[in-house]
Amino acid sequence: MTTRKVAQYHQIPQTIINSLHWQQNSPTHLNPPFVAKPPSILATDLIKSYFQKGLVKEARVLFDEMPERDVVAWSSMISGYASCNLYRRAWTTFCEMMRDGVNVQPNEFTFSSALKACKGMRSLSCGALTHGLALKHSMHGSLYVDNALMDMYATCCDGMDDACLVFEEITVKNAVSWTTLIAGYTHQGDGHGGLRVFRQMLLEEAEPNPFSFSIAVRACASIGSHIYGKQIHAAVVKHGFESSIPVMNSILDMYCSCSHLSEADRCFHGMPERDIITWNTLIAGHEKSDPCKSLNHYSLMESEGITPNCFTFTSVIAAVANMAVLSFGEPVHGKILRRGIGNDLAVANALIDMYAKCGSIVNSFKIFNVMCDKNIVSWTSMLIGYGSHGYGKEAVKMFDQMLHSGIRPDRIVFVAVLNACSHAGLVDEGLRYFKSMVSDYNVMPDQDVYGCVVDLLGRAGRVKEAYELIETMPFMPDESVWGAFLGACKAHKLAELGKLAASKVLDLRPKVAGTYMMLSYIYAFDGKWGDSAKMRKLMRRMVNKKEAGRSWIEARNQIYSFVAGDRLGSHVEWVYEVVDTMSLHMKEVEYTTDLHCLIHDLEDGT
DNA sequence: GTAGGGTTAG
Repeated sequence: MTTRKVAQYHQIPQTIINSLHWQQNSPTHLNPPFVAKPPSILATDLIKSYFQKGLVKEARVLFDEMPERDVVAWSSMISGYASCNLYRRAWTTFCEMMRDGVNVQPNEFTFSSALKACKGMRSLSCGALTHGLALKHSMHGSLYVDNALMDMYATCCDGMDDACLVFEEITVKNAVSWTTLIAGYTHQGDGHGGLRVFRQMLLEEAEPNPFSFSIAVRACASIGSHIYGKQIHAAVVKHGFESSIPVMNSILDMYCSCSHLSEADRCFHGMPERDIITWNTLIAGHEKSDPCKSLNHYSLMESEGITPNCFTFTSVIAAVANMAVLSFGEPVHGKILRRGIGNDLAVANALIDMYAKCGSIVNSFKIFNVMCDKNIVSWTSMLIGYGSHGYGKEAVKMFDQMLHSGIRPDRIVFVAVLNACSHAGLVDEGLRYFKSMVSDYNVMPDQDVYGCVVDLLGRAGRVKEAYELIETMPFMPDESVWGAFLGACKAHKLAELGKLAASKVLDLRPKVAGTYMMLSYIYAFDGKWGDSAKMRKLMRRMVNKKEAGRSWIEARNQIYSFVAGDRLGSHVEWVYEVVDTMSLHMKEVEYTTDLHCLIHDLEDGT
């Protein structure tokens, strides 16, 4: 396609097309402003607008047709590719310029754009090479280049040492320099480091702006510090940045991730302006701890005419999964398909999980099977689904398929497959995976992995081996490991070991009602009814009425929510109806109830 | 005519 055709196709004004005759200088028949601009400048203008519209090919055609390309044209191409996330093409264009652009000297714009490409590629070697070239072209002292260098080192290196070296050498730092350093620490998971730099920024009387506040609040969220977050919120108000939506979104997220949901709600209602990220932050923030509210916020968002995007749907689907309310999830799935975003990786992964948690593993597999791109999360979601449905053999098969597809398993995948083996009684397979994770994949087991293996052995009755494993662990077992062991002791009625496990759990995590419940069962089957009752009394003291476990069922297209002992509301009849159906089903499959707890419940009068 | 840092999902 020629420049003329490209321009005509995109309805570029005829005046611009005429002036793009490379050999023709300042056509006299045209009126300003077009006559004033030489063709190469007009072409650069066009290149920029093509990239802004995502018309990458058109930009390249135009660039290739330019008889002479100056440094601005080259830099526009490099930054254009980088702004469209085409970092490798940005980098090859930079290399092409350094190699072929004989008479073109790179400038600050060129190097900062090239460094952005290196950052996007996460390539330290390209970044360091660009650093060397920048020094060779006397770029030291350019704040733009130095800030881009810091950003590149912060993103491409494990530590922050090189970014700090560049930062120290900047004589006059600006807000971007400070913000880049804070962001570097925070994105590497060192929120305390980020806050240290933010404090230093204030001490050195550098003027913080909305960018620095957003990332400082993000640092608070990453370390779960509501105290620091609130202080920075106050500073935001003092500086008059409450009108900045990104800053307020950051604060909203901080309150959610620090579990201060009522404060988050207050913050949300106080926002005069909101964008899609505001809504998404609120929905995602409630998804785990209060999924019902998360869905309410989503309904409110829709009623206000805001169009949900992939982020929204991922959180909504996760909330549906947490509540297992398929009646809410299915229409949302329909909406996703109608919007044509069912192929989005995160959305599809969330759908796999949702159907699995709602009991429809067949639908999980259908989604998994048609996915064009799968990542490790897709495989893990499917493995967790199979595991929770008791399909251990399918999980094992799927794990092997995952290996064949070239995905390297991580710790979470091993937890998923070990869990699946545990629930399906595939002890030897599970132990084989446990051994191979270190020897074949160099993945070190953590508390969760040990917890799974203890559970695997414990469920199968190999309690002695489980105890030996705990004793030989390379680190102190946590409450999840002892908790798994306690479960095994309860299941196999091993009173003495069970008491030991419970005391360990209570040492590590006191005031957990469930542990007292376990101990109560253990004392009951040990014949120590007095101790058993004592544990129940202790347990009741532990239960905070406000945090009572809430259950819900779907019956006749309605969701009914209730807590233990709930006798209020007309819907309670439905609950009993469902419980009766379940009891009938349990009888049909010959499930035997553990009578110890039932007898004790009757004696206890509860 | 070209360049920078911040907020949401898994």
